[in-house]
Amino acid sequence: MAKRSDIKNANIKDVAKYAGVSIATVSRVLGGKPHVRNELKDRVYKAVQTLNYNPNRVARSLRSQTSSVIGLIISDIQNSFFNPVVRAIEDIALENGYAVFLCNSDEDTEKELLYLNLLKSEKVAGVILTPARENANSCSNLIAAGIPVVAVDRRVPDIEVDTVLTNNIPASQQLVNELISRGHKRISAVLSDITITTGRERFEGYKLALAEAGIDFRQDLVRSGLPKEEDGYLSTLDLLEAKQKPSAIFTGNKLISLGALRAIYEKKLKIPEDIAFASFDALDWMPNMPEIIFAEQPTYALGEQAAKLLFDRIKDPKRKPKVHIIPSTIHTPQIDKKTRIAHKRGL
Amino acid sequence: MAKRSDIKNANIKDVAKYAGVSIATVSRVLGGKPHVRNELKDRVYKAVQTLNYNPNRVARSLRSQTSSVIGLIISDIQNSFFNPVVRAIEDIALENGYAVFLCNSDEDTEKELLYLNLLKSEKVAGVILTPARENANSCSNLIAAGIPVVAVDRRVPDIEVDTVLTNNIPASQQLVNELISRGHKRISAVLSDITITTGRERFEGYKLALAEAGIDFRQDLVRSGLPKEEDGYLSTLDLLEAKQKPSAIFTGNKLISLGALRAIYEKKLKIPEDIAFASFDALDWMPNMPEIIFAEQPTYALGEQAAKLLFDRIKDPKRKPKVHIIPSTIHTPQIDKKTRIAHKRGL
DNA sequence: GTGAAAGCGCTAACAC
DNA sequence: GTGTTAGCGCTTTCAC
Repeated sequence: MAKRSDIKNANIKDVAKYAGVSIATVSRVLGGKPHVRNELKDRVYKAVQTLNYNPNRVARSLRSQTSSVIGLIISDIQNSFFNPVVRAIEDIALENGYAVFLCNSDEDTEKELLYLNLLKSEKVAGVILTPARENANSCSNLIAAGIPVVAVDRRVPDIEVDTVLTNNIPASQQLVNELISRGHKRISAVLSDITITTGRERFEGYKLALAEAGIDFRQDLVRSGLPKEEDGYLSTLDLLEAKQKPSAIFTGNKLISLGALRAIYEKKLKIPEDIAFASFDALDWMPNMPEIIFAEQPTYALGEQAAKLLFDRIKDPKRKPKVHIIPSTIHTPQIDKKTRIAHKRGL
Repeated sequence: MAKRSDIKNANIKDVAKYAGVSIATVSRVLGGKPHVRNELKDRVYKAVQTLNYNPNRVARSLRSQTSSVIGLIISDIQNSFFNPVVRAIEDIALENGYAVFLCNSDEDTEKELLYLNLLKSEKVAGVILTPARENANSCSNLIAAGIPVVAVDRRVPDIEVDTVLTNNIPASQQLVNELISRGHKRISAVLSDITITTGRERFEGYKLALAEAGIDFRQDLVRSGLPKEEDGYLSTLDLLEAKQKPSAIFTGNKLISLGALRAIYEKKLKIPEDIAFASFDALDWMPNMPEIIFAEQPTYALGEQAAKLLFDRIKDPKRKPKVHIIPSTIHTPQIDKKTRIAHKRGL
């Protein structure tokens, strides 16, 4: 009797037959619905066990029109900054019995759109994403279809959606202030494109800090590109080869920071003696690491909060969207006095 | 007419009605099946477009009993070593029109089993995983159910499955040989537990190198634990605080290497002057990085090959399982002669 | 408290 | 070539 079930997976019908009940009862028991006699419950559980029954979540989704899957679109899955974000979302999803579709938009709005449509086709219960570009509101389609969306790390333009961010503007401002307080005036910024919301906001923080310190903003000290290692490298190289080199560099993203460091190192410049360095995002620890100023984002908390907002919204779709800001921590290594004075004199 | 469809998503029935054909025709057109008049095709495409139709992949899966989703179980999603692996799998999956469930087993066999059952419930077309432990063959259940499985980075015990690995034993051997050729004899190994196949194989490579060089193997020079930063740190600290310190350390995994470096640094030891260091896995570049010997794994290729094997098997389930070995590259920085001679004398 | 039966949206076998 | 229809495995009325 159980032979066939051992090979081809048992379905609810097999379980019902084995337990001597109707499929409705099996469904009720497994769905945790009340009003089932304990005796029948036991028989169902036993049947489930002996037949090694695995409910078909696809069928359940189709019938109940509510899947237990969420989509996650990350703008660059190779950027380890996102690892704890993904991890957190995974954790919360599992707690709630949800599986996660992982999608990598690769900072490409077209790929983002492709994935959004795929997720819609898969009838996911919700989507968390780090929007690739601010000028492309690709998720309004989902929202119109009633699929909850949460933005994390970056904002979605025009429409109100649940959003989890760090305090990009103040944290950037504080980073640049740290450079200014060390006597720097020629401070470069290497950022991601301002069509990416983190790029735009961190640029704003940079400009605010300069303005408050009475330092003129100079466009020729600024470079922007994609938040990738190569772009950070090339931009920084370009800055360091200019006639008037900056005395300090502010970088707006983990990968950009890595690229910038590579350029600085190639030019045989020492941090902080030859050039000061402030990075938005912490870098993975390494021995002999130059002492750089950096903003450490609450990466796990960002993902955790995003997932919580999503599940809140799945439970209550009418809730008004919230924007959560979780502040970053600024780390400022000590700089010995000589270096600081030398800089003040030199500039 | 299209009003309702704009709000509640259009389904195949709506499209058929709008195009004035039967749902079978719509299905045929969208499924790329032959034998449909061009005129009807055009009408269907037009209806799809105006109704903003998104085929329901859940329904398709249920009906056709073949989903376009694969599962990916990673043993530690926070370990950036896996980032290119995941990226590659994502890329190949997308090329094939598949979505990817991302699961994080967290080196925990129970969580791995939970996810395997979840993936089975989701009726995925196949699973790629980095098995948590060699002593727990948790995926035989899936294979028995006819779901193709591919192992990547680590082996699955007992059963034959498609597997993609790097050349763990020879590469480890070569790393340790490099240490030996620099005059080291007291070489420690900090590895992941031997119940993890990479830990076991890299341990074997270590022992082979010692044996060939006629150096006695000593258990007290070996530490093992989970492939996590903290375990690498504690194990190394323990080694460095022993009465007889090692003159060189061989580490068996990216996170372990990071932890080991932290311990070495805390003890104010310099690489390679005070202690030599050979790491299985490359570390992310950083300025002033100590010059360490390391094996760089072909991470993207590992994922790519795993995905290709999986899709091959989905197409041809009868194919005999293959084991692909993709070799790692050994990087050996130059060591200046003085240091080398000093070591030879000192030991 | 339990069972019978409808139907989620789609594919595919079968008629014509 | 095209339409009609059964049914994938489940949840959920609706009877009893």
